[in-house]
Amino acid sequence: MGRWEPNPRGRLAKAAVELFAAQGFDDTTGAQIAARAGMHERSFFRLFPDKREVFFHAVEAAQREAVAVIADLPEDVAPIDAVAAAVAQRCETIQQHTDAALIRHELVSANAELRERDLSKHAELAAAMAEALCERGTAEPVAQLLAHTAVAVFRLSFERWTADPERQDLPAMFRDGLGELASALAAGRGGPHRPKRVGKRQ
Amino acid sequence: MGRWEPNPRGRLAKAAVELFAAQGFDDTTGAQIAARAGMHERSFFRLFPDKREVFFHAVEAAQREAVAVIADLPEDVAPIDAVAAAVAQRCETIQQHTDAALIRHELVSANAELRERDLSKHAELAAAMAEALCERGTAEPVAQLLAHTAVAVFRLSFERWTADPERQDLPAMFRDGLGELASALAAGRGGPHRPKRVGKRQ
DNA sequence: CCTCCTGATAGCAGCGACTGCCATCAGACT
DNA sequence: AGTCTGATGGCAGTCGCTGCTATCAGGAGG
Repeated sequence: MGRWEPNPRGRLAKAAVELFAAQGFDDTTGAQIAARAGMHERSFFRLFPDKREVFFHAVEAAQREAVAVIADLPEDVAPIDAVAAAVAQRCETIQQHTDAALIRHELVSANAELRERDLSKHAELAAAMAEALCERGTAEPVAQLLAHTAVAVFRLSFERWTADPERQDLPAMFRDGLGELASALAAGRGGPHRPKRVGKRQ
Repeated sequence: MGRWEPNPRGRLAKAAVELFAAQGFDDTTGAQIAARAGMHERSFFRLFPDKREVFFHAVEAAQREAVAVIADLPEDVAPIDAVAAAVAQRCETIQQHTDAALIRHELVSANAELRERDLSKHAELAAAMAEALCERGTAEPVAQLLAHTAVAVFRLSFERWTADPERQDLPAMFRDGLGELASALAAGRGGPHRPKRVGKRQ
């Protein structure tokens, strides 16, 4: 029984998150996850490259969504507005599943391995969005810059949002963060409208 | 012999990087590193929490340096200029040791575990710089925003610099990146000088 | 209905990362 | 010399993860 049942990866991911939430990441073994999903440990490591990865199973779809948002936007939308739209939509999705987001956040911040993988996943998301920007005609350096910056702003907004998710609006916090960042950047040496090259030393 | 010799962490770090460069990260065992530094595997894992960490032994000092740069700057320097100065100095240091930087870069980009730890270390650097900014009176959200953004710009600049380190100037690339980013951010909805709150949805 | 073929799974064996435990040892201190 | 303390060697064991092989479910063909 249990063998050949559909969606093995999904079952494993569900079992894993449940176990992680119940007894922590470290105290959950690969064999336990597999057993709860009705399969052998060996199959678990065939379906997922490592124990951390199963925790982030859902982000694959989220990343595809973000890329799709950028790709579907009209060509005349500025690159910064395109990434902002993609990330803002992710913000809304997260806010619609506040409970799940909080559980995941608690697990991630409690475990160094998950925190590292979380960083890595966000870097991957940024790279994917940058590529999507490039296909809309944005120059590669600017695309990377904007994508990674947007993700950084998102992470900080998310972190602060989790402190009080009920009374704060995540998409708004993200957009405000982008605005604040733009202001703070423009406040550099000589204020806004300075020439592109700012180098002084050397 | 070998026991009680000075600077055991430094010796381990040196031995580790040499072995990693010679035979790769995965094919180097903890026992080999320890043996080359003249000690037991058990001592290696007592001095470093894991095999990845020994590779980043040098960044501790680099991080302290960056924090010191920010702390030592006059109070009237804008926050963005303070982080920029810290990161720019790190750029110069790296450029003065181009060969070592390239070896390290090759190892990091060849191995997923090192890549993850590298991301993690840069996040730590950003957090440390943000804290240094806060102690200079910068508001925490802005400090975090600027620090993480600066680090992101640095990483992208570094990545592109490694493609041709001889004919490019890393500090200049970083500063240009910051400038490009500021322009691209300001190019959003309605151009520069737009009100701080940009929220639309909801 | 039986057979073959293919891809997924079970199950075992084994390596390496990492940890807890305890005996041991160098050097400082008295 | 005696003691005390912190660092080290060394053993045993768990767990993440992998290669290999036998086995199994289901589809294609007879």
